Amino acid sequence: MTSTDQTPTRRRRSDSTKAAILDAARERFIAEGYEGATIRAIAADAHIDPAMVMRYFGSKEKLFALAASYDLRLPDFTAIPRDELGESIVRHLLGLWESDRTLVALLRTAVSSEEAAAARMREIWAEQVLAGLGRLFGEDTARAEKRAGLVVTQLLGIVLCRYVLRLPPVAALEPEEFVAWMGPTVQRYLTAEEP
Amino acid sequence: MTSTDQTPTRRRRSDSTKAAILDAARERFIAEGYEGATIRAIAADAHIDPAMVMRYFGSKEKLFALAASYDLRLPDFTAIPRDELGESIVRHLLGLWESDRTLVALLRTAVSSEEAAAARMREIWAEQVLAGLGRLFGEDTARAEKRAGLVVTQLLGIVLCRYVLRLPPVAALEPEEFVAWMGPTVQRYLTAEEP
DNA sequence: ACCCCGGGTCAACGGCTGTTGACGTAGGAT
DNA sequence: ATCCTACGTCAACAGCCGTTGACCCGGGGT
Repeated sequence: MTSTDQTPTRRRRSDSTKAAILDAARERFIAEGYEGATIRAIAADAHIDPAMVMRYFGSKEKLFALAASYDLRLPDFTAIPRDELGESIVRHLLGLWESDRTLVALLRTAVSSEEAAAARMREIWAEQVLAGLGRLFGEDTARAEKRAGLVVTQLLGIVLCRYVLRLPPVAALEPEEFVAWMGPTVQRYLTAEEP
Repeated sequence: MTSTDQTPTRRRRSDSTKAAILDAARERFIAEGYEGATIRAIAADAHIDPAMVMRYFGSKEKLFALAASYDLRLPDFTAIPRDELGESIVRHLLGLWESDRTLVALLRTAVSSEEAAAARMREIWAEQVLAGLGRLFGEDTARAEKRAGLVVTQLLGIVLCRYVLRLPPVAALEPEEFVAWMGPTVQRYLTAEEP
């Protein structure tokens, strides 16, 4: 019971190092995916020894789990006029992705068949997207699932083509162009009758 | 000038081995991506020595280039009624992807930041999709590029969610459901006026 | 003053990778 | 029957990787 233990969230000297490692890890995972990003490279970026990464995070997988935690911060859809849902969602997410590329890291890793990352990806879209959209459809969860699935194909298609593959015509679009084009698509997937 | 040289395409004894290697390579690349698929594993699948892979294909990259060569076999769009373009394209590609997962291998590799594969991916969509759609827009290549880009976000989004991430609601859809839902989307991206 | 402990470094391990060159060996042409 | 060529194997290389344990140092508690 020393004085340093008075508060369990006492700032430690190592906190800044930990943060530096996490920052470097995010960048590397984004740029090179899970397998491509090496602990040695991450440690070099953070100007410390690779062994420190292991000391603080235990393993590469645990480091990734912390670096790739992700919150879509979806708004409350029930507060949005029903006929503006599509535009709102596209605008919100595009704004998020333009400044925060964590989702790109997650996608890269999920696609290179790291099963843990693929499962995490499914979690995000199940828990956050489905949970967010669920309210819109009341009891009809089957319908909510299908509609959420349709929406996700368009949204992840954007992430893939714009941020990962960097297809020139897609990378050149202005954010508001996505809103104008994909907003109606998302709107239709959410609110149209079954075809 | 022996009798075996009478024809330059003479079948060699090694042809079946080469084919076995290519088959195994395709499967491994599809299942595990470029970096995840090892030459040793591919060779084991083909029941031969890893050195044979090098002898016949020179390097892992060249093997991948051959295994991942891909032809979308797009139909002639000018022969399709203009208001059925979206449905035709979606139906055609979905039929292709349901039976041939080569594109999935390519996507996996492109996403795990193997620059050669990403470039090949851009080539496919530039040369095949753009070339196919180009005729529809006459001289207006800028417009053709943008429209092709929009279409690709939806189509690759399907590939990603259904075959790579295997999001349950998307994997559960029937092919004709994609046609019914995404057909109009593609149709709009191709033929709608600028928003 | 001493001691102790957390932050940090260093070298090494075992395992995996793509790639190589030397070494057999079977099978068709002569 | 012989010879040559193409098919195939084997062992090893050099270079990465994640991970580990021994070691060093400096600053705060007693």
